[in-house]
Amino acid sequence: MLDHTDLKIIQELTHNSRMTMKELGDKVHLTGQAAATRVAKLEEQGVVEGYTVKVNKKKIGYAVHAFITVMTQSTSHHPYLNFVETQTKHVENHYKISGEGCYMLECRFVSHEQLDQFLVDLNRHANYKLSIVINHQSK
Amino acid sequence: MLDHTDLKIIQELTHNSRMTMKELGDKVHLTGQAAATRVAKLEEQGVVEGYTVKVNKKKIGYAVHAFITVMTQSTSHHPYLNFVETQTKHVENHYKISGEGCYMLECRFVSHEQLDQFLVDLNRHANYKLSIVINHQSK
DNA sequence: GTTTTTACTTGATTTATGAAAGGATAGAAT
DNA sequence: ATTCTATCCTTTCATAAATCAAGTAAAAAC
Repeated sequence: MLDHTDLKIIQELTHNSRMTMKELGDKVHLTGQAAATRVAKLEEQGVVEGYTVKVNKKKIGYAVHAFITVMTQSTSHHPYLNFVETQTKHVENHYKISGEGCYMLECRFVSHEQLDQFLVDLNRHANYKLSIVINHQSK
Repeated sequence: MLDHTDLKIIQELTHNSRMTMKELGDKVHLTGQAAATRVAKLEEQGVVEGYTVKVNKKKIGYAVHAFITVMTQSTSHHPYLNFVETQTKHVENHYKISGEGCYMLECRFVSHEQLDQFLVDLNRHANYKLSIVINHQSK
């Protein structure tokens, strides 16, 4: 289904999704047209879900990066889930997890004050453990 | 420094970083050239750090997604940090955190067996708590 | 062994990009 | 008020890339 060339294409686009199909073709030893056809196929298959940009969040004012492990005490998760729905401004990722806690939130905030307010609001629906990111490296 | 148009540009590129500068210009009411100039400036400023692709990891064989909170018992973190360096294949993100634990790893594995082996290796340097992702939604 | 499918290339046309030049606007100095 | 300057934008045009339509070749199906 996916051959070596497809994986190479994914790898190249991961490093720079704005490269031209001609450039991509050169990297994987295909013409630009052939590369474009492969990419279109990867999109159809749902392997490639979209293209995005890596933004330096600090530089756009979001200095605080936090992971919040959520322990819902009530039998129904709905109040909590509804709350999360209202917080799209801060919630970057929402994971349902096994292990300690039921959910984990990856969030961004302008300030600790904003984080504090979020935690106050969150605590009306669930208990939590907070981990603030001091430093980060991605591969 | 960053005006409303810049933020709109970042938003648009976040949703689709492969759109042409002409399209982007249309979205933010500029010519393609003006949009391209702004994007170039955002790159120079380090606000835009790069362009990447959203890949469905399951479809390329990485079925297991886990967060691992790491508690290093030894006074020196170096053995652990050196270990992490060797695991770039699995470690997608490495966070230094405050809160419970010293570090948090976001990892991908083909199988639970592979995860198990990773944990065995990790445990030679540090203790950990495991959270496996059951479901995920990003904004 | 022929047909069909798949993956690629080539060539022509449309479209986007990048560079250079010019125009509008706002703020500061005179 | 006027001029200077800087910034940001648009327009124009040459170049490069993307797209579309055939056409080819090799592998797979029958």
